Amino acid sequence: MSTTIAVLRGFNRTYTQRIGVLDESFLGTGRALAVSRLLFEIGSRHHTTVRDLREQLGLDSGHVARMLRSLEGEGLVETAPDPDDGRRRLVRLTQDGRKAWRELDERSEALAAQLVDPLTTRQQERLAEALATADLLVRAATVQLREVAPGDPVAREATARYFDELDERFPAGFDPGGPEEPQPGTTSVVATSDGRPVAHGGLRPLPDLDHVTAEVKRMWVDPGWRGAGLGARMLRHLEALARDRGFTRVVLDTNDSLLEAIALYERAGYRRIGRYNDNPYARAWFEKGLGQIQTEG
Amino acid sequence: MSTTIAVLRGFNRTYTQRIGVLDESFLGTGRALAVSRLLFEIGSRHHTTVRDLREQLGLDSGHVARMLRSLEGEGLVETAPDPDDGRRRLVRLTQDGRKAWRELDERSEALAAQLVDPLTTRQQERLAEALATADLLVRAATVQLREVAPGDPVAREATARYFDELDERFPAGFDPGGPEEPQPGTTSVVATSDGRPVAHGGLRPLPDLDHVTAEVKRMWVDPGWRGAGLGARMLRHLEALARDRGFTRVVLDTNDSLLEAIALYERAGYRRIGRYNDNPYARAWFEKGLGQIQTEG
DNA sequence: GAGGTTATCTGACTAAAGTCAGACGTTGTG
DNA sequence: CACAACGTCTGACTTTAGTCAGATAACCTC
Repeated sequence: MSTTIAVLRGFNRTYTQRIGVLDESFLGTGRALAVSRLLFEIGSRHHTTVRDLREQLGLDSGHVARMLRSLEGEGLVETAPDPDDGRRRLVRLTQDGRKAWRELDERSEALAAQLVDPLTTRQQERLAEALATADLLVRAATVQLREVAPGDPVAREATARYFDELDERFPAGFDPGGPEEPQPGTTSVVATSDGRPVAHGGLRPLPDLDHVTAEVKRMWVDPGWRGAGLGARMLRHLEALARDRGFTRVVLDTNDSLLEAIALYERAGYRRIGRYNDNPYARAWFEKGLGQIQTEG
Repeated sequence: MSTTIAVLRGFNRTYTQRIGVLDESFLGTGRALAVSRLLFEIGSRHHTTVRDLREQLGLDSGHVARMLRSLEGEGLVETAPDPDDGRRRLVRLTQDGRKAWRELDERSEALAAQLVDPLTTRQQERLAEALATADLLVRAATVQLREVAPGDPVAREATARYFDELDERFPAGFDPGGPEEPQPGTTSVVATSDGRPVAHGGLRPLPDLDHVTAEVKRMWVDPGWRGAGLGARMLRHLEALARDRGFTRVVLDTNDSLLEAIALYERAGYRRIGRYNDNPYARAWFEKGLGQIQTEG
């Protein structure tokens, strides 16, 4: 849709002219803009390292170090070596820093309030709805899918959240059965945003079988990120991966209480088949041939 | 709605991290970011003056002058005195400048395309719709209403567009009857965006009457700006103005083919009354008492 | 046509942002 | 335990951005 691009660019213009000034809440505090931004970022996280900040804000390491010295000089932040890794330094706000952060937060809040003030309640609701939709879609569009080692901490976090959700949703609960033991040949694909997993999918050769069938495991999308096609994207990604590895067929199992998942599989061209494993939690089984070529960026 | 503010601020965060990079299309051209922005702005307008650019981009006059010298040095822009006012200088792109502008435009387009690429067509449509809504509401929220002298060029442009629209919409056309002659006591309120009128409303004492009734005239909202409450805002503004001047009642006339206008007046608390003037184009007459206090920012 | 205003420009700055090389200690690997 | 890789820091820059005080010419008003 080329019109989407035009609308996006048009909005970009409106945004920089009218909402971009929200950043001005960081001005006039006697600190440089970049320093204020850094302060705000530190306060917006529980605890963070210099590296995280550098990455998040896309700044040079020397630049960040200098700004941190400046904030330390003001008595707003303090740093300490990370006990887990002595190379890293943890950064956090002091009491005064928290106060300065709150001031920034309030300024920003006030500016935002002023911006929407001329609108009626009804219009504000429409605006909030539109922005929430745009927010979700833009975040989903810019998320990167990447393969990680089976024992990767991000993958662990994702599967832990997946199991928690199953436990909540299954009428009789869910027990993964013993601690995680990465199975050989398994691949984990995660989508991360700001370092935290927002979607996960696993792929492994279906054991004791024909070498042409792969199984999709542990498909999960963070509840806050649903409705933006992340599940479908993950599925396409896994299928492409399976195809690259010479598989010609994908199967998966699921539970009938996971309605969205079933709808997703059906939309993606999966067909119901009979039970192919002895997974006690499975109630539905699907397959899809990997004949035709599909694309996934 | 405090949630609107939260959503707006959340979106702001997503935006600066993910869409803000659209500006990076201005980087890596061997020119400073601000210079590229200026070049892009010049090329986005038909012809423009130094003053317009300064105002649009919110820059210091010395800064702009220097950047223009730099662009002239590259052979990308040329300036000439404005024949209408020798103090001003017109700025426009040269052949080479147009080429450089096109390059920037293409980079920006490509970045935007890349951003939305992971989304399905359906999701892109949802995104475009959400952004278009947000765009309209944000623009409407940040537009300023201001009183102008009756002969002001902006007011003239607005009424000219209003008359054109009436001429188009009335089955038998519309003839304003002779050239504009500003009537004594008339006030014009305009909403402008980037210097062009997007809404207009007039107010005058109702002639030969009681000195307590004001008449709203020439209510008009640019078609591209409808649906964001600008009409209602204008009406509230005019009512506040009338109240300030001691009027206790407002009347207005309209034509029954202007359905949105009639709906607007009814929503705003206007009641139909009998004909109070001999306007040949009027088919409906309304009044509203200015008893209770309402607010308009 | 005198006097104030407006638009643009130059010179002379300061502050902020960003870059790069290298030092130093910590950690993971073979 | 040697060695490469990593995370952070300092020093020594360069580039950009932005500011302010005039100078100059054109315009507007009375």
